[in-house]
Amino acid sequence: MTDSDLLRPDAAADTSLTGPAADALVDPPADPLADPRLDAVGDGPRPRLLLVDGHSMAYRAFFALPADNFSTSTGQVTNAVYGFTSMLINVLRDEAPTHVAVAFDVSRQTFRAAEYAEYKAGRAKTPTEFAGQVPLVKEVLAALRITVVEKEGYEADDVIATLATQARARGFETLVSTGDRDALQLVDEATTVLYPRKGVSDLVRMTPDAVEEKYGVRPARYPDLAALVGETSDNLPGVPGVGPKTAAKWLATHDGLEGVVAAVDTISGKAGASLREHLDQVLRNRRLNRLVADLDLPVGVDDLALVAWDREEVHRVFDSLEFRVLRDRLFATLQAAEPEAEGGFAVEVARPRGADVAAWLDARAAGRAALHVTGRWGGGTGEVTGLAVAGEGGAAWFPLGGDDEPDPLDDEGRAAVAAWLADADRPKVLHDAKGPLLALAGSGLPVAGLVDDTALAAYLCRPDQRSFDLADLVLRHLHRELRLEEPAGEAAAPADADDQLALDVDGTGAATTPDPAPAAAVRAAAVLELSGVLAGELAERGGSALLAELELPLVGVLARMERRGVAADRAHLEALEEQFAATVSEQAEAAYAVIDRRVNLGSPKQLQEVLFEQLGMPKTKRNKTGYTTDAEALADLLVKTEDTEGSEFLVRLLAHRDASRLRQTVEGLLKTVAPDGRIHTTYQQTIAATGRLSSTDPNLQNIPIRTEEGRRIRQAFVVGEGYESLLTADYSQIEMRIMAHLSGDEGLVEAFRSGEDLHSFVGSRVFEVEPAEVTPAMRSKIKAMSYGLAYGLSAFGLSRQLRIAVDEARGLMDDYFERFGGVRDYLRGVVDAARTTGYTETILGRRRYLPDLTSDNRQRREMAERMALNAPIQGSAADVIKVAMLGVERALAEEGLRSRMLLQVHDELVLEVAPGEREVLEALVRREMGGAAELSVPLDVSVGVGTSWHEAGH
DNA sequence: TGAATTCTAGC
DNA sequence: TTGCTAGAATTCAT
Repeated sequence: MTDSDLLRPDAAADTSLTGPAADALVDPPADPLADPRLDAVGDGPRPRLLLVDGHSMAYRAFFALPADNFSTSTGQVTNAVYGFTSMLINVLRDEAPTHVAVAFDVSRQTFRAAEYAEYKAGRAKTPTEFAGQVPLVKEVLAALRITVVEKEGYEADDVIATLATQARARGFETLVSTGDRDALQLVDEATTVLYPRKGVSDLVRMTPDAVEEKYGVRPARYPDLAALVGETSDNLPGVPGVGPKTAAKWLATHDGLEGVVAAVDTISGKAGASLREHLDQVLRNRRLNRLVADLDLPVGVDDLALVAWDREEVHRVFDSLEFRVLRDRLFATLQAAEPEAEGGFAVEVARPRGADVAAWLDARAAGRAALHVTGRWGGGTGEVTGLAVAGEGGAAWFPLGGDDEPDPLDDEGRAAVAAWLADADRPKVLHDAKGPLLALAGSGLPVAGLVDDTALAAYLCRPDQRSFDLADLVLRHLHRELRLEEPAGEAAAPADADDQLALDVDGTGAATTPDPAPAAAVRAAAVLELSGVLAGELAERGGSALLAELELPLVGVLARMERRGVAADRAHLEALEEQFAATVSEQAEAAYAVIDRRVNLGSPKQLQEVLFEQLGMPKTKRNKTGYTTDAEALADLLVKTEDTEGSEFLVRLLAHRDASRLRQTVEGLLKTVAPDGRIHTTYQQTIAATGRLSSTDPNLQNIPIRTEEGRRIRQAFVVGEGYESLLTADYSQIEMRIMAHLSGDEGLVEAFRSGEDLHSFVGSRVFEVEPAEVTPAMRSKIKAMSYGLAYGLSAFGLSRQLRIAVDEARGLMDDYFERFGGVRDYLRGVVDAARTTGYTETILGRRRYLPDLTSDNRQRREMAERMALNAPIQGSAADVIKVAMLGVERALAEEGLRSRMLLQVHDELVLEVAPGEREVLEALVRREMGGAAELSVPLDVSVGVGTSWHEAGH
């Protein structure tokens, strides 16, 4: 039997098509024999095509999800739509396809039924509740602008086979999501079937190897196997007495079904006789299960590229289906993959001078106005070169640079700008305001009336995003590009990309462009528009108050802290650098002496060579490039190599590491001491997904404290001139207190109310002894566990950290949870709730979206679960100290104190105490920090004072 | 030159 | 196989 013997129907029936490709000019289907090297798409990342069998997947969902739980208030059953949509979102997220199509069966009148009247006959009639949902699935797809392809007389699988074949020739990687096993014949190196294991959320990747492992044949042979064995769901009976094992064996022995047929008379036994008896049936099965891969479709794979979906339509459809959680998940997971700019900004830039400046600002920027500042900033200061203002009435550019400005703003104009900037009743919007505010202040132009910051708004909407670059946000939320749109009438200029380069859209100003005004004005206009859109999105996410009352006021507080900086003892730092450097070379020489050669002790690669080859030490834990040489592993090795040459090397190596780390830190600090003798860090307000701040240039949130040597670095942070001392105030065990509050666990709450040492109290409960009898070993176990719980620590992790057996660690956890069941219930509940809503929330309603909670990938899912455990705790602690910072800053001003806040280190504030204010300041700080939140446990604050950060520590 | 990797400091 | 960061050094691809 050859291919030509197999029945092939006429491909002339109607086709139908919806979605963006319906409008596309359609090329004839690509010739599957064309040379893929000539035809493949570009040099870019390899395109990925996702093909979904809509009917099959929705049908699976229909039976997987209980209809009772999925119906709208109007009684429409939605379980199939829900399951299908959920599956689609997950696959779009996890596989990130560039092209997508969903194929549907049109009816049962297929060429297969024409050949074999009983085809799929055994099936129960399609339930009406399911049939009614197919149009809804198509509505969802239309809103997402995903192409739907159908072909009269054929099944979805034939459409998929045709598109997959084209895609293969075009160099695509293809994923086929279907519950129909016939599709397995399409699997090859470039084509993977995602086959539902159970329901529709658990998809198995059927690669060539996976198919072979499961069925014993390569994918191309799968239909041969199915023809022999039969396919119940299609009502295609196989050879009685022949199962997959026998069939696979035959196919292997005779090189496929053709060979089996040719050798049919030689096959012995009962099964052989059965085969001979049912040979016609097998051949018919084989004709029917062959997918048609050369249908004439109105779309080619290139027409299936993902496009930006119709936001309003998505909202309308999801609203009508009452899919709140799914919609959130959709936006949370796929916003990043939602591009397609439709244009730029048509901005005309006014350049008023003299009295016209005030007039322009009054007329055009009386209401909400956006600012884009050009200039330099950082290290707590800066200076501006220019300012673009965009109001409802248009945009203007004010050059504010110094002498090199060709057409500077006159004094009268500058005064008008200054007055407008300082007027709190003129509402202003900036993107990432802190730096620009410092620059304006540095140029003598203080700003009041900041009512929105688009970077902060976007951060609160989706705190997990890596960057809040204005151009990205404009693309994502406004579907526009950050460029000047030439007015339609002046279309004389060709739309040449090079022309746009001259506009300096990066907004840094002078260097690349003679006129910074248009780019700055475009940015200001974009910020103004973005502000409105993000306000809506943030309100939907319940974050408006968080922005207005916490993050936005904090911008000014942080700017002032950065401007103040903290005084540094340069001489002390220099002395430390010298000492640490001496230790570094000393230890390095000693290490070289042991191994009799010089290596780079800072190179993990060379260290591995020394440790595991030259010195023959036992292998440590693996990492990507070999075996780890981290401090923990080296400490292990030290124990194992006691009193050998190797142990001497290890000791030297560890000492060298410590010293060079300290030297590095000191060097970094020295480089950042400003001319005023102070170190001005920069706080990042939109980096940490939990809501914490971070600190850069330099990072003052990781200054050593744990070791004696390290603490000497803290002696270099000193009280500045005109002040009496430094005061540090920190929350003790704030995360555990928040856990007590959030969980409401009676035991833990009591622990904090009792005033007893937390870990001893908890330890006495867990080990069932008096608090006084809790040994240091017991206490440290409890401490590790308590903190680990808030991070999602496993019994395995606990055992590793405490160097105890896994069973012992598990027992410890069981005992803990038995005594503190509220904690366990809370931790479970928080993950469940996050899975339902799609996000976690802090005590102030700060959300973190965790779409991976429903990922099919176990590693990603479990990671998301640990994030869900930790985010409310770490994030609430961040909320609390931010409230405290606002309170402290406000109270200092209200009470007219000269003392000032300098640093924040997550649960600690460092202040500079003005002469005579120590006591009143301490009271103020305790009051503001202690009262920053009303929890069911007290917020304990400990305070220390000294002339250096080290001395003030406690 | 830049990305990826490893290691370590803090909370 | 415990969360959130910043940053330096090395290595390797470009």
